Amino acid sequence: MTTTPRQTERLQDTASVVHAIREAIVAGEFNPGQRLIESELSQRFSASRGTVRQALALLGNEGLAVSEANRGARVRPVSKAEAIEITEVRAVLEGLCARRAAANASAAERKELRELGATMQAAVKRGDIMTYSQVSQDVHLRIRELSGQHTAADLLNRLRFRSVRYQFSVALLPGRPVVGLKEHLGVIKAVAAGQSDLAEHLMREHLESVVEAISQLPESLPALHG
Amino acid sequence: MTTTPRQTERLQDTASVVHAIREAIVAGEFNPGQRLIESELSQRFSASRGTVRQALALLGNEGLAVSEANRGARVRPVSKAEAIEITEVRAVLEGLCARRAAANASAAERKELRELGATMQAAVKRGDIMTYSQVSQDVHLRIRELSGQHTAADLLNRLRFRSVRYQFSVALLPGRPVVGLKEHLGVIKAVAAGQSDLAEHLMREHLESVVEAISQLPESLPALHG
DNA sequence: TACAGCGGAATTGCTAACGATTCTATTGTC
DNA sequence: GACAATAGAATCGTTAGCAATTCCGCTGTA
Repeated sequence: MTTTPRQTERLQDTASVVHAIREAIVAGEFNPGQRLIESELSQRFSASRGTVRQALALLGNEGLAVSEANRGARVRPVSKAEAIEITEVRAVLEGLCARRAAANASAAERKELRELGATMQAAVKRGDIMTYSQVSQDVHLRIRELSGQHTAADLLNRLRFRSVRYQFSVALLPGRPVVGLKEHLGVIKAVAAGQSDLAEHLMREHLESVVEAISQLPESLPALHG
Repeated sequence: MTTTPRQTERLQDTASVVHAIREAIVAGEFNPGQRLIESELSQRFSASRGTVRQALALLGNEGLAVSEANRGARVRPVSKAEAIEITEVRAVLEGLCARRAAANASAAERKELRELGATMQAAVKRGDIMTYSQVSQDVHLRIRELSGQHTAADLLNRLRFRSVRYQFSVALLPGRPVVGLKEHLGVIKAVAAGQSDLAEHLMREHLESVVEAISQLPESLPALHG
């Protein structure tokens, strides 16, 4: 009711509809637990109900929506406990990626990582949390890419959407950027130095510290819209 | 052409069709790279093309099929390199599960695990590889369940289908059951003793030894059918 | 013989429509 | 006034059908 039902441009294929609905969920335009009615989405995205239906099934598979038989689909609410589980999984998977990245990265790529570190450090120094948050995401992404572990990278890309809201809240916690920055710089240093064991260890520790931060969050997050 | 196109009982809902196609792929009834033609599957499973279409999309999402635009779906071939990647991911995820299982399991559950270990041991002793293979799968599954880490357990359940063929080939390698048994017993002992760190470590080592075994397999596996 | 051009068959992507199920608000009964 | 029964609206699950794209074998030319 509070969301703006602006008419989006015509999206023909299923993939586009999946993308559009996912973006809307991640952006908080559809709140957790909110019903996703096929006919409404069909109108909003100017696609047929069949296409929307298929898109919802895919999003269900991805963990962003749930659907009960004959009762339609809803935005899947992610509890704090589940956000912690997701972050624990990220810890071991990103640990694996950090290990591989440390082993694989070229000289140019190591340099690039160090530069991302410097950018983050500068952002925190001047209190620019949004830039810090963005660049730290980039660091994680880049390490995944450098790992060459496509299977792990793919799983991580999917998990990301489920926990974005908690990620965001953590980044806003007072004092968190300073702690996070320190951890990130440690990871970068180890990866850039080719220290596989250390890189994995520090990446795991970093995400376990995020687990700690999440567990200090309130049980339910504030709605982004409405 | 060589596969038996027997008429299966009517499958109404999408989930059943997904299950049926998945089983057929895993059983090797559809070979890697083979085209999955919507109309054929529609006939075979007595479901509408729309339902089959949705099922194929879900299987694509799961990594068992690939589909190119306007060119339909095919059984996704899994290279040896990818099987290794999958097993590396399993190593860290199952390591996490073993850690949690060691921390969580009740007395009855610890006993149950030890009994599974004894069953495995007896099977290997009498050279019953099929039973050993089955029970060892059960051990992995049970540890996942005991972990309480639903997110990791879910990802592992999905990954399983992608690498079954390689898993199977590894189990048939000469001398492999003896090695695998030893590793499994070690994991069980650590989990049953509540030694989290050790349980995770041994589970990772176990699956890294599977990685080694896979890398000694020939590049392409023999077809199971036709 | 090798190969580009072409036309029909096969197959996919999408949409509209129908029947089945679930939800909701009203009515009737105790 | 509380609560079960019921009718109508809303929504879902499935199927059939049409347009667009790709595949495949044929023909003609160098």
